[in-house]
Amino acid sequence: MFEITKYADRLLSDLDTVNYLPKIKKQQEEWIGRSEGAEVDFELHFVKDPSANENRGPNGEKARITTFTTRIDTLFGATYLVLAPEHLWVTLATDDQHDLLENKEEVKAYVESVKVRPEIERTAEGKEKTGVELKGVKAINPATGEQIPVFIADYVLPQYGTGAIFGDAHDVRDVAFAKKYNVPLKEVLIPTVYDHRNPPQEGKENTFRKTVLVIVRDPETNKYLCLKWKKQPWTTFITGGVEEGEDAIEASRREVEEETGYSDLRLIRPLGGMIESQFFAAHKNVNRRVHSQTVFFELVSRTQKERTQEEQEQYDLLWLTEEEVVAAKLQHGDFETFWPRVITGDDVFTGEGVLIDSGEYTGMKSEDARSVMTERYGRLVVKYKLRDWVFSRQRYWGEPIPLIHCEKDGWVAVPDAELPVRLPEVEKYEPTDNGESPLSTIDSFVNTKCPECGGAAKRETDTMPNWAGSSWYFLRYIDPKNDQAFASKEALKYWTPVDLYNGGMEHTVLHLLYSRFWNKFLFDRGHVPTSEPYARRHSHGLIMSEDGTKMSKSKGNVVNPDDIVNEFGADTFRVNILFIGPFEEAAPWTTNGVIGVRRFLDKTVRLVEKIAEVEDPAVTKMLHKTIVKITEDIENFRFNTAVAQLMIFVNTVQERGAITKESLGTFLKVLAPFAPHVANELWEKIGGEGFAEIQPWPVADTSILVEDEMQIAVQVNGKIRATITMPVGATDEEIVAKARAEENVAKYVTIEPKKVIVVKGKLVSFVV
RNA sequence: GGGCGAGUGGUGGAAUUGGUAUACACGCAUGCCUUAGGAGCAUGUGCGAAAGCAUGAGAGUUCGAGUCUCUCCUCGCCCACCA
Repeated sequence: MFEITKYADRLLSDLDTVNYLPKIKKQQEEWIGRSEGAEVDFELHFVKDPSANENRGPNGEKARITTFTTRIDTLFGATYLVLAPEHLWVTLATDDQHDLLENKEEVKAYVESVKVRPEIERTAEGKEKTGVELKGVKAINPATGEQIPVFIADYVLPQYGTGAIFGDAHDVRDVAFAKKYNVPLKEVLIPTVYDHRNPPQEGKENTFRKTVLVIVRDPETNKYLCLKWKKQPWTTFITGGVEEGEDAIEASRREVEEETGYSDLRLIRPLGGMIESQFFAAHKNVNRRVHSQTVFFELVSRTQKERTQEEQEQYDLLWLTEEEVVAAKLQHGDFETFWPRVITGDDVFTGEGVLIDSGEYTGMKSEDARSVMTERYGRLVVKYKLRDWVFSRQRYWGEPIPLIHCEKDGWVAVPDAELPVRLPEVEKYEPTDNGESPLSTIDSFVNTKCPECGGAAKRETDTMPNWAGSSWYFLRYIDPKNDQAFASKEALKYWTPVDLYNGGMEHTVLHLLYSRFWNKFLFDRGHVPTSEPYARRHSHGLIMSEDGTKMSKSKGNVVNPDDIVNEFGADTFRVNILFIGPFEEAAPWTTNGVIGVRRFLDKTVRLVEKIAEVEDPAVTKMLHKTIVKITEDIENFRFNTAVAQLMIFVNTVQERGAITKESLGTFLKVLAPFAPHVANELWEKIGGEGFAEIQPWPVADTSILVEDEMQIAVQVNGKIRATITMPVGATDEEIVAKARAEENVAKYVTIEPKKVIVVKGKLVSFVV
């Protein structure tokens, strides 16, 4: 096991010092998965065996379970505790020494059932949550002092946090579990809405009301009951205050009957918890803070009592469809919060809001509550998703781990002089049936002498994973023949860090992380000069199969490059891959373009027939333009447009009919990285020395590229009406005058324009 | 469920900071040269008769939007009961 978690902080913070693609950085960050949270202790209370309550720790503390949470602000709503089935406390409580549980056998059976299930199944999404209550023991909520039940459930993972959580009403998983096992839930957090259209005003009285907001749906028409106000320009749902001694459901029924006359309603359910809104109530001239409960009903019968005169004067009833409700922009500041609950039925609130029912913290914002409650009830801790690295493998294929086990001296490292430990020659290297390494059956390998005492000892037979070599092979490549060290200090200093590491996205998480860790370890021990192994990390897209799916041998939809190489040549294949699309994006393989690339290379080969003493200045100019473009494109991984530019150059030469030998040579140097065979073939033909690709990279003469004319687009009210050509030195006035003189422009600009915009060298825009 | 990315001609795709959308290539059409053509060369090719209209849909900002903002749709990749 490698303690990579000890490097978690550095692996995260050092990302600031390297140039990785943002998405690669993000993946590293997420894999390391730092989260700040709190550990909270829950004391246990033993019901079955009260004597256990007297067992105190060395400092007089009671038995307790430590939970991890990032939302300590919901602590007052912790109505149960859940431990991972593998939690140490559970293991102890179910062993033969203890008799604390009323349902020990049931618990043991559940723990067993979880063990035999593969992890893939356990973590599958949408899986029904399972668990068992630990009967005979209660936990004490440190905030409320209440006794709460304790469960074990497989949705709590043993390796994350402390392997124990408290369950509350503000986590979808907890709510799903609590509903299934009939654990009561308690809302302690509500969303808060600040009405920006009618914000609370300075100096007005602040008032508080509990209200209901009632949504009534007619199941036959799927329409919702709304009120269209007569004296105000708005439409609302039915709302009203909750009176003394009334609950939200009763208040809702009363309001609906009063305001609309409907009374035959079927309750669907209250939608989520309350919502706090703050606004200025103009009609009462007070600031309002409202806790509103949304309640959802279905209309059973359309029988309607007559509404009072007063009600009829205030508003008309209106039935609106879902689309119409959204379009009507109802006069509710919290519409965005409660309406999704109607539509999706998803009403567990997990966001940031205001605490309710939380003792002295009631009314506090959740963010603020977290820091003060952590101080009072818990300890601030940082957790990582990153786990330690299980490094040993039970197979033949891998570097042997150079350790020897001696009965007397324990684990002893193989002395440096005997390194490396080599794999023995074997006929069979398949895994054994008993799960042990295949090496364990080879006595000549296993049996050895203890380097300490010289007595009989056994070698470690596990081997290293493939990641071992891939984490640092590039360091050896620097100085492969060195027999004193894996590479000399000088060579390391010269070559590292690696300037650019390009690879597929499949290696951006594990391999990148492992090799960074490995390098940091070597750095700490003084073996490499830099803490980070790679200065820059880029990635390429995948070439997909023609049907757009990933190529795989098992699917048989692979394209064999050899076929293309045989038919069209290696250069064609190479250039085509670059030309197919942006380097970073996945693209389906297609042979459609191959012929085009082949034609381009054929034309390129024929360029030698066009060698002449003089060439058209257009060719010279295009050559230098090409050098600039290719140089930039390579720098930015835009190989597809680089290839396009190569084609443009060849087309230009063909069009103009002649090229000097010197220009062709220059072109071959920029062609060489893309089509090395063709480039070198021609390079030799024109008498070039050595290889084209090792010549100094050409430098463009930018003075040739300066234009003496400019093309200027002329817009009138944003529409292109003409293009004019002007000498580069032309003033704005000259350009505008020429533009206005254009027939097609004059047609639209008949009066003096309101505004004229001139963009240097690009366009003129008239606004009329 | 979360994260990231992408939607532009018949097709793959260009368009550096908001400034002439469709570069380059495939395909297609017509012609030339050919005994022949999966060769070569030339010309044309977003839609529309035209005014005009077009970058997944809809809104917004702007003199001007493929590019910026918001809402939504579709597809791809990665991660996923991480408290």
